[in-house]
Amino acid sequence: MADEMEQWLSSLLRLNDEEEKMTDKQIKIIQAAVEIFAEKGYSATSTSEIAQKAGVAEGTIFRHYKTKKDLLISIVTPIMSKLVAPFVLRDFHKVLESEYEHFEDFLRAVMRNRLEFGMKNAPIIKIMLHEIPFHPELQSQFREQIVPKVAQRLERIVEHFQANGELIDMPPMTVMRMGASVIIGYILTRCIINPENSWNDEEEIERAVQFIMHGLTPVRG
Amino acid sequence: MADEMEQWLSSLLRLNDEEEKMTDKQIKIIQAAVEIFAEKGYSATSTSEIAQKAGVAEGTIFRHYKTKKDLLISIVTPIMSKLVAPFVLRDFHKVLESEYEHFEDFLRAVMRNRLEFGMKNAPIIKIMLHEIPFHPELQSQFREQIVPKVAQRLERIVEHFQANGELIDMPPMTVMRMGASVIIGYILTRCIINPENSWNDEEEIERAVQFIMHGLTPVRG
Amino acid sequence: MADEMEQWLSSLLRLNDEEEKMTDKQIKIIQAAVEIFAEKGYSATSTSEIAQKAGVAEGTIFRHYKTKKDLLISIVTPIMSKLVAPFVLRDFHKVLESEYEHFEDFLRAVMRNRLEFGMKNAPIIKIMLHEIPFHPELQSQFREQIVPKVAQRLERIVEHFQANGELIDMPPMTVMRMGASVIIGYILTRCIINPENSWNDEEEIERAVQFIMHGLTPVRG
Amino acid sequence: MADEMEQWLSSLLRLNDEEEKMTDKQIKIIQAAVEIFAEKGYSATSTSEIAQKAGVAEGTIFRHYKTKKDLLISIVTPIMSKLVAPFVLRDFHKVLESEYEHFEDFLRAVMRNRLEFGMKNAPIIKIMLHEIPFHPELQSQFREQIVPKVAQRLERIVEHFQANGELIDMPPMTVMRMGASVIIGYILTRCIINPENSWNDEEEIERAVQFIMHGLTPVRG
DNA sequence: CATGAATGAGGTTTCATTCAT
DNA sequence: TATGAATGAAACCTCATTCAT
Repeated sequence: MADEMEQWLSSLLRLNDEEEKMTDKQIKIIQAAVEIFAEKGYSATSTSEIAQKAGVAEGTIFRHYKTKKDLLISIVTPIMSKLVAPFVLRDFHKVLESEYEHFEDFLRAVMRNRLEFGMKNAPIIKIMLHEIPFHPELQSQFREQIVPKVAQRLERIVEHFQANGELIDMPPMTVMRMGASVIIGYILTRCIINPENSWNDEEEIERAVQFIMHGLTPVRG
Repeated sequence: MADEMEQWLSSLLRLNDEEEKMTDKQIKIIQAAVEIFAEKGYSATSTSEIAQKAGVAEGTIFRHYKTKKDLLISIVTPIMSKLVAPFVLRDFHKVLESEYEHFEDFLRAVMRNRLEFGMKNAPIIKIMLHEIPFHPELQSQFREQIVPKVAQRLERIVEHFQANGELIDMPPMTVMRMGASVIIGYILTRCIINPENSWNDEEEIERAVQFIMHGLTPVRG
Repeated sequence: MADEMEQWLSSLLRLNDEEEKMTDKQIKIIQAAVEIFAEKGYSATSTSEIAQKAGVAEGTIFRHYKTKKDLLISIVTPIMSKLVAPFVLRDFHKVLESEYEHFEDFLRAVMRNRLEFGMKNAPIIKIMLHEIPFHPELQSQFREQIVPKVAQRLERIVEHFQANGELIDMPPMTVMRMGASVIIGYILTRCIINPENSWNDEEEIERAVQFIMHGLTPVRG
Repeated sequence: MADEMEQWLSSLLRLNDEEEKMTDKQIKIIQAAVEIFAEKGYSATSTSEIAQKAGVAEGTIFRHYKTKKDLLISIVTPIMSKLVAPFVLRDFHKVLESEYEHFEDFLRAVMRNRLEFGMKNAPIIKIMLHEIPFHPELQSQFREQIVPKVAQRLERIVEHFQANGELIDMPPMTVMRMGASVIIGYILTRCIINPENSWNDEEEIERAVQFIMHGLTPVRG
């Protein structure tokens, strides 16, 4: 179990598997940092605390990460990529056309997939959400590398289904924002704000999809 | 302008106007703290920085607020109350029945009102969102004082309009969550995430209301 | 009771009654200071604490005593005088000759008298003992004003009773030190170190006197 | 000389010699702290002053002692043990019976031994005397760990020599208190109150012993 | 590569003292 | 005279970072 976790973490933190392996201590450092950053916030976490929880000497942290902020960036940067990975596939366009006949199907697929991702990565996502606004490096990375790519892809999808007649005729940005609000609203509530609730995910996903499609007004015969 | 700001801030920070006035220096301290907390986060802000920006001696801060955390709480607590004030009016039920014939009207009113509130209080709301997860005092206040009151009120409204036949038959909690996602999603994007955009608020509100009512599917004749 | 205390305190703190009266607030300040200095030590006591306990504003303390150390000196100086007052009476010599036929009588009188004094002034004496070593002003006052006067008087008494044949032939300084050790040892134990014990003072005084006279060896027929 | 001092200090501060060595800096910190605490009192001493005199960074103090009070306790605790060590030997009873035929011999041995100890440790003893009353941790340690052990031992000795007929029949506690007053009175005067005097220790010890045995009354043929 | 003692800048907080009211 | 808000120096302590081992 712990092994699996380590493998997964280490895979998460490298963008492609060609890159150099993390040492055992590095993994422990990252695990400890993620846990404490998520609990207390980056600024309120001391490197000595991380070292202690990781079971390494304080100096060891700085052998692997030049500064404390470096450590943060090493944690947040990969999650940003993974967060939007499904929308950045090179052959995304084809996938879409072949795989999702209806917008509903696409919505369902996205919600399921990103919910699973959210549940696996809740602490790191929490860190990301809290720290992006306070660190220009992260902000610019987010605004310049992540947002445009995703926006572009989603815009095409929306336009595709608008041309289709399946989606309402409205600025794609607005359509995206409203759809995203519902999806993100659920995932954050589910994974970060209220994870201790007992959730029936399939049901909630279905309702969200129906809501996005038809709103809150009862469907008339 | 500055005067107006001071008046408004001082009114915001007292729950009822009978309470004693804040001194001039106190207001400056709060203003400075709000600004820097919003910019860098509570933990990354030093009291000396606040003192400098407020134009007071560092000791003066601690004459008015026993600790730095006290200062944070003095800022965040009142905003939580004001944030949900419209839902906690004693005669809310009547207001609802008499004022909003349709759910749409209610949505529009809420969005306009809370958007205005968000634009006035963006920095404090940003602070609140960032710090609630890290401060048990704030968390418990939020979960115990704020959430239940609002949830109760909204639940009644939803049930009212469900009985009415205007709203879909679905667990009120879920209905609320989805509606709230759209509204909050817009307000946060508008006021905090992307305030520098040029927004056509009336148009966006109208679209959001329509989305909440009918979803993204084109309305059929 | 409180009134009596005030009167007594105010009388203690003036060397002669011709001097100006203390105001009501001054008395409260001194009372509070004595209490807290005795409990926590001079350095560890803050003027704000004193002000609070005295029920006056912080500024008021500094209206009456230029500095915190001034306040300490105003408390300790008079007690030093009073502590040795019995040995500094102008007509002490006569008193001695007429009043105490035997050294024993003198010992008993001194012990009773200074014990009573110690019980009345325990907190101030404690302050004096703790602070004299750390404040040159107090030290010099003690070494120059107090010690020589008392030493001189006691020396004469010892010499008087040595001439008498009642006291052993030994350097008067040494005789004094040993006698004083026993008396002071009892009074400090009784009043400051272990006041909560139940003590039978008359008995202990008698034993101490007998010890000073005859030591610990059983008296032989 | 300095080396010897260091060795001795480091031996004093460990209760048993198996425990880990103090670092060079730690010793310097303790030495500096002892010196300044003795001169100005604990509360009036700043950690920066200690650091400066010790020739280390202020932070270094806090790497070795979590708080300033920790540093005090690390200084005072061992001296309390050493102070009473001679009375807490496991085979003390035998030692007594075999070594000291008469009470006088015991007195002389104790006075010599503890005087030597007092001269070596004057500053630390001064600190101990001043700080015990103000620090509950020290107080309880003293009252619970130190006092009872010594009292018990001394009581037995007194009873032993009372049974012997060498000592007067009086409550052992009182006998002890009076004897101790004389011994402690001398040692404190000699080592702390008036060390700059030129003292003839052997003579004074002899006189004190004679005083304790026979009091101040001339011995009659 | 790993360690952890050492650093010194900077953090929050306290405090004696001043001064306008 | 009495007040208490304001001060700023200095208190204790933490921290990210370095470097000799």
